[in-house]
Amino acid sequence: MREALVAAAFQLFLERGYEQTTVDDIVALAGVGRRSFFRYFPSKEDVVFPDHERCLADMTAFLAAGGEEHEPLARVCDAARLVLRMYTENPAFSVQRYRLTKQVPGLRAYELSVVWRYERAFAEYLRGRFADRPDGTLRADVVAAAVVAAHNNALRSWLRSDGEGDATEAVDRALGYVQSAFGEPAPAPPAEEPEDVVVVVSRRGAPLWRVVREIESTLARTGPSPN
Amino acid sequence: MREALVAAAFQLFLERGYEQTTVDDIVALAGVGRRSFFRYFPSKEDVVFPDHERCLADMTAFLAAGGEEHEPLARVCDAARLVLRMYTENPAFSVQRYRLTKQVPGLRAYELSVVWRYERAFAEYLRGRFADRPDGTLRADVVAAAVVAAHNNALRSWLRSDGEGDATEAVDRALGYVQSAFGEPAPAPPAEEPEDVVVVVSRRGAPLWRVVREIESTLARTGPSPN
DNA sequence: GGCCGAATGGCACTCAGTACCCTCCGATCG
DNA sequence: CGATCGGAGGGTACTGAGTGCCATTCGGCC
Repeated sequence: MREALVAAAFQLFLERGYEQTTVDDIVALAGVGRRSFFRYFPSKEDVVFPDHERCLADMTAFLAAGGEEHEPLARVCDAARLVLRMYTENPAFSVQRYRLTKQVPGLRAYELSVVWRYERAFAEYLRGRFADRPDGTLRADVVAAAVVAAHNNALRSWLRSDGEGDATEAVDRALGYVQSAFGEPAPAPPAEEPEDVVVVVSRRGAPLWRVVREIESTLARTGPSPN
Repeated sequence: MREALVAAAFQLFLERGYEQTTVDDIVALAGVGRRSFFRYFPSKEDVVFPDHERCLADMTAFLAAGGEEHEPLARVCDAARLVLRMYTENPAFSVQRYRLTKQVPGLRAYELSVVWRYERAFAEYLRGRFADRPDGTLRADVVAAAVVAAHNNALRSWLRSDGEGDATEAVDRALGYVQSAFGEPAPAPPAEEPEDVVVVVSRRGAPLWRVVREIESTLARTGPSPN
């Protein structure tokens, strides 16, 4: 029944457009009563995102299940990959929906509220894990936003290409950037054999970013970057 | 007229709640025709955010006006401070609105779409400035999201405290965190007199974050952190 | 005084969403 | 075997947001 309604809705949305399709049109095509539509979908927008509620529940469960042994940032990145999988499981549907939401302002607004709930789930989890750090809630909010932005950047680029190419790889790249910007990279690098020693000299009082840049260029001169 | 409508709307929203107030109630109290309401505000939600349209225009103008001489990240942070000023110019109004949006889901969704437009403006600007960097659009999107998240974190904490305390200082702290995470800090630190030299030794091949942590602890031992 | 254009008010309409009640159907129990 | 009960679906009427259209009014202008 849910699926019948979703199928009817998308058929009409694609041939007439979202706003030109009324709920009455959908239920007429699906051959069910108008009241039933609102039993399955609280609003007309919901029929466009039929799987996000379940995905959000899965994601919060995933985060709640993870113990202290996981790096917080890596755990959140894995949770984001869960969302990506929902999209890649059904590329054709995802691409259609993307085209729809891109051009209907009302759907874009609705999608924002969905994405916001994912971001809040990330932030809540990170707030818990960062409770002992200074500015824990700030870090949590910023990191959550960065992860969501990176994920969406890669996802949207994949959707724009009609589902061609490797979405997973693109998202990994994007999340890798976030991990390189914030703290420790995900799979705690298995302490490789130290091969060499590099000495970095910096003036005390210089800003940290300059020190880091110096290190990076020194490493680049003397050997492959460990990053 | 706009102000009369806003005043009437907020009076009713505060005494009955947002959803219990109809547009007819508002126009009756303001003594104007129902049709006029929708001439000034495209939707009922818009009356809650009467100044964002102007602020958004100011902000895009501010970003468009900035030349190459500004650090991109610092410029975006300054743009965010522009938004903050809109809130702090009218603390009582901002706090009332915050309480309203916090408990009305429809208003929260609308606020998200407003915030999203700010974030898009940031991202578009940064995409232009990062056009030559590798992964420029990714960096732009992630940095824009981080700036917005940091700004909102500080702003919301100020709003929760009923407008007590220094919002500017809190936002500066939050934006400072973002600037420390991404590239060069804003006001290029005026090359202070080097007083001392510190030598850091690290094994080559160790992950960069470990090197940085080593530097931080070394600096903490030998003198005040430059960060 | 007549004229014009912009701002406003009024009316009627569409459509999303809700409250309430009805029917149908299968299962369970006396 | 028949009565009952509960849940899924259907129907009707209502509220309220948002829109299109037209009448009115008011200010300046010729």
